[in-house]
Amino acid sequence: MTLLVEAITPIQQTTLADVVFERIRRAIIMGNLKPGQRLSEPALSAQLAVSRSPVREALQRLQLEGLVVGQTNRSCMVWSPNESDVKEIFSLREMIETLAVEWCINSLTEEDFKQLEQIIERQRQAIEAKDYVILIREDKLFHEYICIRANHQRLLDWWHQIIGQWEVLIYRRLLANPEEVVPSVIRDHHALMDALRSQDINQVRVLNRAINERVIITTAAALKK
Amino acid sequence: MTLLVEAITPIQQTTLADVVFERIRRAIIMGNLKPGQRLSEPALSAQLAVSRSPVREALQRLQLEGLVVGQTNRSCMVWSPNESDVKEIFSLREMIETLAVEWCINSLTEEDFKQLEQIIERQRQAIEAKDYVILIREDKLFHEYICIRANHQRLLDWWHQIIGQWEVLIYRRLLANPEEVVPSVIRDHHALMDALRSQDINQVRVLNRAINERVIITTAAALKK
DNA sequence: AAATTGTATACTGTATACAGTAAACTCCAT
DNA sequence: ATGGAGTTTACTGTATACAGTATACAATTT
Repeated sequence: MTLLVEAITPIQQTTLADVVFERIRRAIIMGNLKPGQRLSEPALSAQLAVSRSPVREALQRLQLEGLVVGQTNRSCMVWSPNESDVKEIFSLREMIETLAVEWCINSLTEEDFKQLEQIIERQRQAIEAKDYVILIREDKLFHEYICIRANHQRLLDWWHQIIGQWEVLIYRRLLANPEEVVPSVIRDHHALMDALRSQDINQVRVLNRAINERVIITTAAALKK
Repeated sequence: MTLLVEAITPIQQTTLADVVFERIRRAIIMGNLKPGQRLSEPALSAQLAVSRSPVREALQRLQLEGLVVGQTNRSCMVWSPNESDVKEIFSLREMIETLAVEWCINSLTEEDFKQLEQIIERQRQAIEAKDYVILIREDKLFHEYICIRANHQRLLDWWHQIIGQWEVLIYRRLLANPEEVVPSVIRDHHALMDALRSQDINQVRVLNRAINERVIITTAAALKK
């Protein structure tokens, strides 16, 4: 007999390496660890009160995600983004999310649209409250929702792989220039919703491209500050 | 005074972890390690005569590349591809390579075309000699060339990240059904060359899509054997 | 004073030890 | 035989030790 099958999912054990990874990751994204800052394994393990093994593993993963750069026999350092990083990251994001829409556009239900509308509503509230942390979290959730609905594991993995660097950039952009950046957020998401509702993949493509070009310019400007 | 500057390039240090990674990777791609096979760290380190540390690091990287799957507190195993893996992998490859063409199509020179033609010629020779290892190597080089010329570091990184799984699948497909698969190789690449020469990005898109759909079908069929 | 070498320090790459966990196996009861 | 509890084995996750390498700084030379 099967009991509670719907509700029960496998327990995912978290290792120390997972925890260390998350801690350092958040510190980088939120700017507590500055670009270019040295990250030595002994120092970090002392600070986090664990051994070097999980720290080392975490740093390796962070390198894969691009938030940390390192060379053989040299300390790692926190990623410092430049203009060409900006172009690369946003172009990949555009590519990924466009494919995600292709994969899910014919299977989105009214329930999905309701969920997405709710996210936009929470964004509106965050803007009113000037709570940019929540604003970015909800922005991320909006796009993640579509990538999840695409039902394409590797696409979602890649999305997650790039989103760390995306967050770093988007925070910088928002903090550098809030009054210029904020107004477009709701408008862009509504436009995207309309295109999704009418199942117009080409319209999605055009929108994503346009939004992307705009964001690249303002983000590159933010980096120069 | 600068001496021998042209000839001297930085020594690129390879760690044991790098070597172990490559060894296991090739073994999986060439089929020496079978899908589903257990990969325990102690066994591998004994076999390769190194400690568990570099083996562990290599396995972690292989997991990122998808050639190895693993769960917390359990041995890793060699990836066994299924039909939905095939769809995902080839769809991502199509996406990546289409973007690569977008990024380089306006900057390809006659020298580039010459290089690409030479690769196709070597493919032709490999087919004549029925040397499928070389055939696949050259196929890989053709597409890698375009991704390199795109001058987009992250795009190239992702291409490399997926190419291991691609190789596994493409080998299986070729070995399962050589006489059906081989003839299309040269034709497809020449068609792609023509589209590149005329800088027709839409034609590239259409071609990639068509090739991709065909390859997915034959690969999925090969897996069932 | 500037450049170069020698030395000390700190960090990484690798090996190994140990504890906790999951799988395999045995033995027993049914 | 067959299913289940207890035991054993093997493996992973983590800590730590050690050797080789890179960096920083002082000593030395020009």
